[in-house]
Amino acid sequence: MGRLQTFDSGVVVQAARDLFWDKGYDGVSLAELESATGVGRSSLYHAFGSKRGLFDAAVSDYLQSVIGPRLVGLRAGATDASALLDYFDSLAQSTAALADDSPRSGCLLVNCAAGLGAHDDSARTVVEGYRAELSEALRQALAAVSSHADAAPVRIDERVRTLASLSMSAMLVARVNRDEAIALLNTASNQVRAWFPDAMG
Amino acid sequence: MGRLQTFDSGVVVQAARDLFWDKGYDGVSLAELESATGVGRSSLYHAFGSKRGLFDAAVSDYLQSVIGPRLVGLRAGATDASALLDYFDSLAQSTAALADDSPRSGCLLVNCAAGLGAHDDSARTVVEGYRAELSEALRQALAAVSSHADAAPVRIDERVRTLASLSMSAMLVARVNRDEAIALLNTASNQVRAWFPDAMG
DNA sequence: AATTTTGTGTACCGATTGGTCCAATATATA
DNA sequence: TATATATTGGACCAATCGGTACACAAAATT
Repeated sequence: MGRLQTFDSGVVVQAARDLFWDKGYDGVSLAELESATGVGRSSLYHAFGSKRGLFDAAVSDYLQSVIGPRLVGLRAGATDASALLDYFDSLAQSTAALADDSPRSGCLLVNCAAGLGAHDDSARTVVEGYRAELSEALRQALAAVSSHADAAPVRIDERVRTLASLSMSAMLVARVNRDEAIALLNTASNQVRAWFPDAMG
Repeated sequence: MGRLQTFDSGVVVQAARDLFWDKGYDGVSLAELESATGVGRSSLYHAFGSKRGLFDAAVSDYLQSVIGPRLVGLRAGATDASALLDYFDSLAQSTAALADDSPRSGCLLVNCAAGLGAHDDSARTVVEGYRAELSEALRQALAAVSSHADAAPVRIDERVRTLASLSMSAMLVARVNRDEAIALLNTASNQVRAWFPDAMG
């Protein structure tokens, strides 16, 4: 009963996501959202309630369709170091492939941490959740590789922090110096190779 | 000749710097700048030309009075690993000492990288300059300690990236999870200790 | 003391912000 | 086909944005 939506919510959220990714929450205006999505604000407010509601949907989509696929290889039965190498290599590859003016450089959540993170509790929770999730995935992969070697648990935590740190700072630096971002990701790969010299896939 | 300034430009710039540090460039309004500095916008515009002019002065002050003192210990004749340990320990200490709602959490330039960095060329230049400066200072300290040991130059670059990465990501994470930020900085210290087990000051 | 020069307070500007309202439109059900 | 329901476009809103104009206040110069 009633009129039907004339737009696909999924593609609208993706367009909004790329816009927020590029310019941050405050940097995107409703006028931009209207023109980028091709949907009037009346419909946007009807479907998402507020600018923030659309942003939350964008973040949710980001987690599911960008972050999720990247981490699945780390969590799923990683048996050797190749899972870790694949993670950093594919991240480096997609960073290298981005056009100079691509709106999708860096990481939406890393940008969010520096922006909303300080004062918006719900944004902080999301960002911290992402950090914890990334760390946990790296920890699982490291634990799987280290299990049949001798690595103390405390050593694994340090290694998790080192790799998570390289991953996050690469996303941060990507907006400022793409080559250095790639170098940071390669450093992570090299570190993994140094830890597991004979466990290559 | 003429009337004198009724305010100290230095303290005004510092107040503005802390505001930008806390909320980012776009997040700070002229009304806030007026009330935080106690100076009317007429005087602010007379002295700094524009909001951006005041921001640039704030960044310049940040580099000189916050970043500068931190890096001097790395550059000045570092002869053993204690220079590196002091850098990370003091950073961890001041991070730990911050009140939960302190406006000075994280790093103004890290926040800037995620915000203005993507589209503002001059901001990007400043942020990239800071990253290069931090890396160079770390490289000097590492080179000084490594000189009388055997470390290939390529290995030093990797170590620089690891430490710079931990430093930057700690500043990033500080806005979201202070304890984890401190843990990242401690990981850097532990890494330094692992590299130079018998070179402690 | 008169004048010149500089700094400051106030009122104001057009533009833009996120958000709302409502009439018009379109569809599913009866 | 009539009606109830849901979506849409566009006009509109108060609030705020960064910035400006100008009259007034204060100090240096003559």
